[in-house]
Amino acid sequence: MPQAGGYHHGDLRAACLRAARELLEEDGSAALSLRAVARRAGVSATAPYRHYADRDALVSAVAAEGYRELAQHLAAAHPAPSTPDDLAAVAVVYVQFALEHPALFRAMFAEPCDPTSEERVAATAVITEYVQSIVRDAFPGAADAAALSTTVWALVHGLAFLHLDGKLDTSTPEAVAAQVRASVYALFAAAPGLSQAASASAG
Amino acid sequence: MPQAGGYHHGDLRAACLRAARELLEEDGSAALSLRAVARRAGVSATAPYRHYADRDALVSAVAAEGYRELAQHLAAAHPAPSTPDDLAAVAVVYVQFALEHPALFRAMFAEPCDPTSEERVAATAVITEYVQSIVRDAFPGAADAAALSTTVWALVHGLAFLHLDGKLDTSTPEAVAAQVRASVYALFAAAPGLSQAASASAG
DNA sequence: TGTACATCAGTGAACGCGCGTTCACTGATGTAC
DNA sequence: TGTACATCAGTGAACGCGCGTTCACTGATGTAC
Repeated sequence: MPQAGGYHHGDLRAACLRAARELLEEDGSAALSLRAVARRAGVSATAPYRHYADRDALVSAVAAEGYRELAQHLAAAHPAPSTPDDLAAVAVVYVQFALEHPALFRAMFAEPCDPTSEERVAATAVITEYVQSIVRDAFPGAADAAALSTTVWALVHGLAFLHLDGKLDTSTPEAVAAQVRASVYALFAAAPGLSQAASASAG
Repeated sequence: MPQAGGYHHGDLRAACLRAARELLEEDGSAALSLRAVARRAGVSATAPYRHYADRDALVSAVAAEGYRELAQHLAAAHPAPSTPDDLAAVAVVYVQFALEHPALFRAMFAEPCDPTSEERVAATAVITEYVQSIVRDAFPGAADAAALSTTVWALVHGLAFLHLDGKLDTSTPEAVAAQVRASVYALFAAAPGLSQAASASAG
């Protein structure tokens, strides 16, 4: 039984993940390569194959970690948002996460990747459910909560990607946050039973 | 002076663009390579360098063509949308375009690419202005038309990418269209002066 | 009209690169007696 | 406790690949006289 720290290297599996994250953080437009990860982890090019079946498996693991981290950030912003301000704050965190970890965010979403990876699917489900729970709490009168959840997610996700891809003003974090808040309020004002709250809060 | 048809090959510049488009259409997850484009165009690996400075220049040209095509599709759906139904129809076309040309759409947006390419910038501006003109016509009472334009674009763009990346139900075109319409109506209902129209049209 | 010349689109060999993946191996760790 | 053995994480050489890009070239096209 390996003690904490593992056999030779000391948990190379985790070290690969860490190395991959470092590479993604350092070069926002990097395509993750197994060899680069091994190099960064200080290990031979083939060592990672002891822990990941192939390149895709590594990328999926990194993406799954990204989903978990994003979920933590969102939950930290507000565990159970129920007002326009709460929701806007969570949305701002979502977009900020994308801008602070562009390569990771792309790996999570844009990477054309094996969609059958259980780890990926499970991690995505966490995000989906979190968004749905927000919408259920914040829009209790919504006719179709599922469709509205998707609307909220798409709006915030679209803002994230348009900022990420340089189509919108990202000169200052404040400018980004202001646009995100304005967008969320525009949507929120339409929700049955909450338009008054939205108006009062936004005005 | 070259007559129409060019010198040897017959407008290799255009042939490269066509070849690139074909490759993108055939393999939705393809990374465009100069050599593959040359191969497809039936020409030596280095011939494209007579017409494109480097790989980035080709990709930018393809992306720009994609923007122009997208703009045409949107305009064809409705030259001057002014009702919720009009706007929803345009949004559906946007998302459909992404799903029908996934690799092209990624090249247009997700590709980490030289943002100083004049052709790209100009082509993006066309989209931006089209969206803004829609919003000005459809939300005449909006306090901040620019921010609202961004909201609309982000919502539709987010729907496109979430569908593209397999996070939403894309089993049938109807399912996709229904979600897009529902999202647009949710946003539209909040617009000053148009909520009645939206309710009447959606109900 | 015919010939000599200039242009320049496309060729093909070659470069060096990093990649994913295989394979037989080695050597440290853990285990059975 | 000590020794023989099994396990298996990590090694290093090697494979074949496609890539972007360079370079000197060739040969078809267009032009000047």
